[in-house]
Amino acid sequence: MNSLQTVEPALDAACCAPSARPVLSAEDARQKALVFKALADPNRLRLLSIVKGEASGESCVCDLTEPLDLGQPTVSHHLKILVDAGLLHREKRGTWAYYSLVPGAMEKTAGLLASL
Amino acid sequence: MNSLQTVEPALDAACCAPSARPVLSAEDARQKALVFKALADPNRLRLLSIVKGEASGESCVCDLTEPLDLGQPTVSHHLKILVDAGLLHREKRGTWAYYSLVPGAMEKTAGLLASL
DNA sequence: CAACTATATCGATGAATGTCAATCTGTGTG
DNA sequence: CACACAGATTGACATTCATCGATATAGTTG
Repeated sequence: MNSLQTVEPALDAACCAPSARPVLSAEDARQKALVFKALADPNRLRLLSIVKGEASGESCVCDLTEPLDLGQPTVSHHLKILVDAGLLHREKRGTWAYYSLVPGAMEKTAGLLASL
Repeated sequence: MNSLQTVEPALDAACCAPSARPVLSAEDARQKALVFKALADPNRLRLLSIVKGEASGESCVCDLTEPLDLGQPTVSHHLKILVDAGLLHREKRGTWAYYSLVPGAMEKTAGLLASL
């Protein structure tokens, strides 16, 4: 990080104006990136798609494992990531675990893009 | 493959209905995940934020390296990923390279979430 | 209580990724 | 032409991540 030259450009014009503007803070960026990280996997997108497409609004793991052609532990792992990201809600009823979209989560995520 | 069991549990129904629904295809998912992958890094979010906040609508690399406290090759690498994802536009003028938001790219990305 | 089933967790492994130092490629300037 | 500078590319390295097999946990059935 100390590889900056001490000599000034000495050119007639700087390449552009200084950015003395409120930029996304490192912490904000880290937080927002977590949500996009959760979306940055094809299988997780498909999981969301299946849950969203379910008429009842929820799906159990047994319904999510087959169409993705993934092992059950892997699907469980992806679901945990989506829950941690605040995109999915998990409710256990009896032996089964039901996953549903968190209301407004998608819209909120879309809003993150607009508020960068 | 074992969609139905020979023994019906005492519960009201099987864990859930079969998902005979048009689910996001593997290829579609892979494609959409690429954009979110580009957004899944805090420093890339900050780069977008800086470019977006620039009054002129564009920033050069020299303006992007310092606020992120990253080396120049690293910033260049991140910018390439954002360009490849269709989020940023690159234009070289003289010695400098100027990056600007691709018009409508953010809105289009937000739309991806709604159309899962 | 014992067997079974659905789901979660753990440990390992190979692949992808972020970062940097060094180098290469243009482009402007003496 | 020779040099300096902006930016891209390359290679290496450490970290993260997706996946799987094995196992643990919890609820259900007999």
